[in-house]
Amino acid sequence: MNIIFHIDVNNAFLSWSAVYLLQNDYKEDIREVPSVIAGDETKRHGIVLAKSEVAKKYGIKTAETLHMARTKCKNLQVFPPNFKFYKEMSNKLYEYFLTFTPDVERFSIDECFLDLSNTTLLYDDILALAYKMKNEIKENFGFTVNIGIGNNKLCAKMAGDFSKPDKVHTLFNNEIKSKLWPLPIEDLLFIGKSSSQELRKLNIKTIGDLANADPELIRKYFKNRSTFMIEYANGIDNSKVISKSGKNKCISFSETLEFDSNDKEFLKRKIMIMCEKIGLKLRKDKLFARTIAITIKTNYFKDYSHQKKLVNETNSTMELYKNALDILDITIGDNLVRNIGVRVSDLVKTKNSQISLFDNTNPLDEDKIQEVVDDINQKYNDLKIMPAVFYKKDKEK
DNA sequence: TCTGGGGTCCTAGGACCC
DNA sequence: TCTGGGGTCCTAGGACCC
Repeated sequence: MNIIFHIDVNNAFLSWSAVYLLQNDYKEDIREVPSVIAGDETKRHGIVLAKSEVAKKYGIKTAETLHMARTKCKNLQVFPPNFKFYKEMSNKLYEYFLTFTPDVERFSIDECFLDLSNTTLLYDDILALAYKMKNEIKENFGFTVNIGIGNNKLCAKMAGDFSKPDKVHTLFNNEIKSKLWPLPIEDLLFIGKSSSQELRKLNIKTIGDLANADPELIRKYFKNRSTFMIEYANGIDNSKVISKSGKNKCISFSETLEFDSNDKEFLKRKIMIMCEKIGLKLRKDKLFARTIAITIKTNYFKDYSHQKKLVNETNSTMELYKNALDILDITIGDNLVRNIGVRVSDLVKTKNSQISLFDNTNPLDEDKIQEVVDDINQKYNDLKIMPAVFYKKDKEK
């Protein structure tokens, strides 16, 4: 029987910022007051990224606008995110988990799955271990976590959400009927807004209703998705804890602009910077991309994207940029752009290097240049040198 | 000054081949 | 005066997660 832990940080960004502020002599613990972590409203990034338990009591929700949150709580305290510190905390936690088992899967910046099946612990020991970890994290790192324990990843994750913060819960196979089935259908993993609306129309209101529904009926409405939905409702999940990190299927950067724009030159510069960021990341991870896409969100909040298969896989900023430009016009159309992004996918580890007879630039030379540029940019932690290189290439076209 | 950013997975439809 | 069908690859868009 497998034993899986799901561990996630309570109100992660807010807790971590609280730790950071306390470490830097800030007078109060922002976890104890109505507070949120949110982006900069003047840059149109003003949404709630995390909230304190106190703020939660005012009905403030993650991902709602800061404006809305303020209407719910007049004396709300707002703090900017500190992603560098979050990453540090996330890494520390990950290292700590590795001292218990090599089978740790990072599910997000603040969540991991641990496979403890091979530790052959008895039930009492499992619980004791969970409490030990929870308390050690609180003592050593200064923030709390929830630990969910189950016989598979799904059950561990569902258990972790039962009640928060600073709790250990179990959802073993023999507890599914009593603990999982009474929950509302929208609590089930991967059942979001639109699926739950559909299910409620079919009079399926709880996870138990779904588990006991006629599979044919569900199949009629949800096609292939019905298989996993019914399995999940029954607490069935055969996926493995995958310890390998850096197996990303895509890399993307996007940005909500300070103002809506359809200025091609302005948007090209944005694309240029994102191609460089993606290129850097690809080169750092020793990966090459076979597909590139541009995504936009219009002033009406409508999403559009266009993608292009590359002739040769690449991690060269120049190549990415050239190909991105090919699909820029068709993606933008006549729209006013609110948010623009670049994404690469179809990532591979090796390059099928082909030197075209008709291309007078030698890819080996370009690689050399790229290496030097990367070194300089990394040294100064900036992309300063990049635009000049592009600017020149642009003029030559 | 209402609505972020980074991901994964699925689906329907079109192009193209035999 | 008829135009099937299986298969593969690719794309845009949507749902969902934290």
